[in-house]
Amino acid sequence: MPTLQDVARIAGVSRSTVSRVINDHPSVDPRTRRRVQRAIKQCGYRPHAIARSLATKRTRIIGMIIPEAVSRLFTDPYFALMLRGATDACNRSGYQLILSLFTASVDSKTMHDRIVHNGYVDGVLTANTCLDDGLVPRLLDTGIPFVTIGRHPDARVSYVDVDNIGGARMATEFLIHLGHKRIGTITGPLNMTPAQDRLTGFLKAMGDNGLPVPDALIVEGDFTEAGGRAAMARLLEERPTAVFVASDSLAIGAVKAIQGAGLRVPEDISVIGFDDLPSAASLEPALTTVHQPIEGLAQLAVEVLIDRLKRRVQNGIAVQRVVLPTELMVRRSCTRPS
Amino acid sequence: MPTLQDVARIAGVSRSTVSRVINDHPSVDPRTRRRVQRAIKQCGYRPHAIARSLATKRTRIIGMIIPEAVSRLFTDPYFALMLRGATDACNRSGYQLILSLFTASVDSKTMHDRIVHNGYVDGVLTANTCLDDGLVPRLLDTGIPFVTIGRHPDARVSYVDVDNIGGARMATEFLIHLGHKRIGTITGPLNMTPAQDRLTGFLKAMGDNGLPVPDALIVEGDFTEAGGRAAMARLLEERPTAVFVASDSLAIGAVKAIQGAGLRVPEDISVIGFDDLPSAASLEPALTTVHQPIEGLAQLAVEVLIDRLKRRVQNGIAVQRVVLPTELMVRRSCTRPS
DNA sequence: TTGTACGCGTTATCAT
DNA sequence: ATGATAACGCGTACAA
Repeated sequence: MPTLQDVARIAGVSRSTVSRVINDHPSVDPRTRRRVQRAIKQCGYRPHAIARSLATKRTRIIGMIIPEAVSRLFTDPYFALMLRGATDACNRSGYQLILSLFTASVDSKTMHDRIVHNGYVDGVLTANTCLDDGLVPRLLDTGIPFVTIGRHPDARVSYVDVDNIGGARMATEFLIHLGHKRIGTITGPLNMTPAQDRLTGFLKAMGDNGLPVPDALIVEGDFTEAGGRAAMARLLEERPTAVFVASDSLAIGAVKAIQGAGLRVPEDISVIGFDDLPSAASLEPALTTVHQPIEGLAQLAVEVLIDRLKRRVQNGIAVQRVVLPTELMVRRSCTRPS
Repeated sequence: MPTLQDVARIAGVSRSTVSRVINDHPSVDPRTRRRVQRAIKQCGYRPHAIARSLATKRTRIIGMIIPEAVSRLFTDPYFALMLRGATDACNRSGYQLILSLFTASVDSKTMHDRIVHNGYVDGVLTANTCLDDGLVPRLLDTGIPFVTIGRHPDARVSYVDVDNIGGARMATEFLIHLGHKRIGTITGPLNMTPAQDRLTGFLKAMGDNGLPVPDALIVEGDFTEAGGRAAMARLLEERPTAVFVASDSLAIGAVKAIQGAGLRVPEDISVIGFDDLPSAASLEPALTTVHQPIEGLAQLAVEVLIDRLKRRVQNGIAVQRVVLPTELMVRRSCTRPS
C-alpha cells in the first residue's frame, strides 16, 4: 500500500503538500494540486484511516449499544429497521457503525468499557435502554458524546424519540370516538420509557373523556407476542370492548388470545396496536395501529450525534432533543362496540 | 488519558517494559511486573487501540457486509438472529463488529472499498450474497481474509453453511413417507445458493423415490411472505397435496393463500417450511419445518474468520468450510393425504 | 531482564 | 504556497 511519502516522491513535493491536497486545504497551488492528484491516481493511494485517526483523534466510527433487555426483542422487526436506518445514515455521512449487543457472555459494564475506552468510537448511539441498567449514567460519567433513541429522563441526555404519549392518546381517542367506554390496555415493561409514555397517553385520553380505568383493565406485558397472549388472557376476564395494546407484537398475541377464546376481532373486541410493523397490514384482521417511523428515527439519531461530534470542536454542547410525530393507521381490527 | 510513558514514569521503568507487561511478554521480572501493574491501576491506564493498531497492523475489528438483496429480507428475524450470533462470538473473543448494510444511498463497490481499503477491519464476514452482485470476486481480488455465511461456488472461498440440500431432502422425504405423491415446491430466488440447494434437495428426494416433478409444480418465490402468497396462488391451480416451501416466511404466505382459497392446512394441503423461525411454532397451524441454527452459524463464521486471521501470520491459509446439520421439526401443518 | 531507538502513516505547527 | 519537523501512542528489533 502506497503512503503519503510515495505520492510525494512521485509528484516531486513534500508529504505536507500531499496531505493538504487530500484534506482540501485551500492554500495549495492549483497546478501542484493537479500534479499531486495525478500521482495519487497513478499509484492508487488511499489514506490510511488508522494513522489518520491517531493524528486527528477522530475515527468517524460511532458505536451502537443495545442492551440485553432489548436484544430479547430480537425477533421483532423493530430492531432490524432501526439498524437499517442507522447504517444508512452512517453511509451517507461517511461514518461507520460498530454494533455491540449485550449478550449473556459479557456484562453491561465490560461492554461499555470496551466500546468507550478503547478510542475506536467518536460517539455512541444507544437504543431503548432500560432505566435500571445503568448504561446512561455510565455514558454521562465517561463524557463521551452520545444520543439515545427513545427519551431518557436525565436532563443531560440528548435524545430522539417518537411522540409516544401523543400516539397513545390518539389511538385511545379513536376507540373512544368509536363509542367504546370499557377500554383496557396492555402495556410494555414499565421500566422502559416508551411503555411508560404509552400508558400515560392512554390514561390521559381516558381521563380527558371522563372514562374510568379500573386497575384490572391495565395489564403489564413485555413487548413480545407471548406476553401479549398472556396479558390478554387475563384481560378477557374483565370483558373490555376494546384494548389499546402498547406494541404490535403484543397486539398479535392479544388477537390470538381473543380468537383462541372463541371471540372475534373486531366484532367482539376491538384491538389497536403501536408500531405499525411491516406485517401489521397483512394480519387477519389487518391491525389498526399507530405508525412510528423507526427507520427515520434511527437516521435522525445518527445525524444528531454527528452534529454533536462536529460541534464539540466548538463549545456548543447544548442538549438536543427531537420528537417525531406518529400517525394513526386505520385498518380492520377496530369497530364500534356492539 | 495516561499513556505508556506516564505509567513508565510512575513505575520507574521504561516504556518498553510497560508494553511488555501489557502484552504478557514472558521475559519480565515478576517484581517489576507487579510494580508496573500497580502503576497501571493507579493512573487508570488503558491501552490506546488506535495507536496499537498503527503499530501492529491489526485492529481486532471485523466487518460484516450484507448486500442489498438480503437487507430486503429485513423484516425476517433471520437477520436479527444472525447478528446476535455474530456479535456474541465477537464479544467472546474480544473483537468488535463493524456493520455495513448496502442501502440505496451507496452502491456495492463503494461500500466494499470503504470497508476494505481503509484499514479499519482485519477481516470480513459476509452473509448470503447473491451470486451476481460481484461482492465475493471483489473480496477475493482484494486479498482480505473473509468468510461467507452460506456457501459460495468459487473454490477459493471459505464458508460456513447449513446442509440445505440434506434439510430439503429430509423435509421432502417426510412428505413422501406420509404418502404424498403430488408434491410442489416454492423456491427462493435462484440466484442465491441456499435457494438452489433447497431445490436440489427437493428434486433429489423426489427422484430417488421415483416421483415426477412437472415444471408447473416448481414456482420461484423471493423469500418474503408476499412472495409466498403469490407463488402459492399459482401453485394452487396444480392441486398438489403437499408443498415444500424453501423458507418459513414464504410458508407463512403460502398458508395464507391456501386458507384464503377456502382450503385447509394440513387437511387439504400439507405445508412444510425451512428455517424454523421463532414464530413458526405459534402459527395456526403450527408449522412443520426444517430447523437451521442461524445464530450458531453466525458464531461459527466469526470463529472461523478469527482463526484465519491468526493463522495468516503463519502460512496456513487453506480454505476452510463447515456445514452444519439441520433438524426436522414436526408440527401440525403436515398430515397424510386424504 | 531491561532500555534505546526507530517505525507505523498522518496531521499540524512553524518557518521559509 | 511549500517544506521541515514534531507530535499521536504504541510495538519491537537490537543492544546492553
